[in-house]
Amino acid sequence: MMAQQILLVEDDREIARIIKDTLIKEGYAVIWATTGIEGLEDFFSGNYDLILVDWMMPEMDGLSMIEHIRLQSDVPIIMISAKSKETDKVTGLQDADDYLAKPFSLEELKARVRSQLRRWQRYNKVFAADEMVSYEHGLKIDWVKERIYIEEDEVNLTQKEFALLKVLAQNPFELFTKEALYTLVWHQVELDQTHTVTVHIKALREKLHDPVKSPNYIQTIWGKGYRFIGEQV
Amino acid sequence: MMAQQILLVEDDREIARIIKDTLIKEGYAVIWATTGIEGLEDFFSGNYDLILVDWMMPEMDGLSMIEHIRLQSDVPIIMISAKSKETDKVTGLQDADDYLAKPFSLEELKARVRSQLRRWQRYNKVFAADEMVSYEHGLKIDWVKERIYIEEDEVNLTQKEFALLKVLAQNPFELFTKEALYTLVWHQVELDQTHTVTVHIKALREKLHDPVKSPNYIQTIWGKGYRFIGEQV
DNA sequence: GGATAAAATATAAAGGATTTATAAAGTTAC
DNA sequence: GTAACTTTATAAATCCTTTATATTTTATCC
Repeated sequence: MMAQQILLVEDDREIARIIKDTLIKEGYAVIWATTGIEGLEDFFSGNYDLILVDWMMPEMDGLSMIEHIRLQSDVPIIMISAKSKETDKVTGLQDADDYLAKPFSLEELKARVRSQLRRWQRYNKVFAADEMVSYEHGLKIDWVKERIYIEEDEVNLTQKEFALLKVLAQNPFELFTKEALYTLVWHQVELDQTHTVTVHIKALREKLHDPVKSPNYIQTIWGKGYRFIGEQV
Repeated sequence: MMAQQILLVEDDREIARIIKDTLIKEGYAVIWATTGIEGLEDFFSGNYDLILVDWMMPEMDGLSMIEHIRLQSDVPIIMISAKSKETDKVTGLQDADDYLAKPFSLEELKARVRSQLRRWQRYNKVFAADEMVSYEHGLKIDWVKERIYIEEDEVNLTQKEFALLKVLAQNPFELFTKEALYTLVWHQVELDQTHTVTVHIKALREKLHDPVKSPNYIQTIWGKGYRFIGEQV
């Protein structure tokens, strides 16, 4: 397995050395830049899994650097700063994913790096492999194989039905208007295709044995849209 | 993976189509409103992660629309405008989170949308981490999922009921006249719609099992209005 | 302070408008 | 030709508003 690459942007030589040593011992590949400008150049010419950046630096501070990166990448960024006020934390977290106030322990550093890398991996994977999700009242969904079961019996969904269920079930409890569902499932700009959605919802409910009145899975929010309310087991 | 919903408020059909098309291809659900009024209605009856709004529009311009929204939500708002003067930008950024001067490239549009959505996710992670608010006497409100519980049992509120409760409960102990409630919930200025408010208050009280005489949640201030008096647990 | 009138709110019920569910007939694509 | 999808038409459900009436509170007068 390729070592994960970390870009460290820190002007203080001493601190940089400590961080670098720590992370290398953890098995990461660490590249060190001393200014924001240099960090940007390194970032765009390399392939990094995580960025550690100091807030206060000469030339270009960490915040501006992050803004630039964020226009083009969602790579995890951890901001390091001597500022520890709550308001600073909020500002820092605008574009960064995590915030580390100086002084910090090396254990905390390692933990946060690990956590962000894990999140990044999860984010990059479309679905977790062999992920079978079970819900109350007998529904099971295998997202990888795209198979649906009700009480152990497989139900065959059509393309649209599956796509609908996917949007809904992967965003549980989130309300979707019919228009939103249409653009998400059909990927088209059409007005007033809401009837199509309604009809597919009905078909889906039927196949899931989901009663309209007291639903286990797809709930109608009157005047607004639909949402998935299945609780995972 | 997370399906994100964007509300586009733009009166120009052509521009709207291009923007909508671009964002749908990026995988967002895009709902198009042609006026500020329509946009407001859509916003308050839907569940949006971002709003793109044109400054200049008939009926209600983008600025006024934003002001209304900001009374009740921190959703990211990007203002689109033909005005490119620095002072306009400052005005536009008063309540909006970002400003896009026409003409803009679609790449820039996508980048700014991405950036704002990321900020929003982060914000929600930090501030809305524990989303369930509990009050004395058994009321629990999940503002994110928009679910209400009384003693563990979910109660289904209608749109107006929920909107009313939201205004009241998110401003505890603040007195609202019926007229104020009407404009906040109905987004219209009508005279003498106070009866409508009264009736909805009654329905809400019933669903919350809140006695009129010795209320736990909604108190009548005779001759003045209503206020929410629930104490958080 | 108590009775009474006036004002405001609470309650109940009906009507209408809107939205969704359902059924069935077309249309498209393989 | 069949299955999936879309469109259309109709039925059913839900919510909002309005209206009417009852009740409660406040104000006023004696």
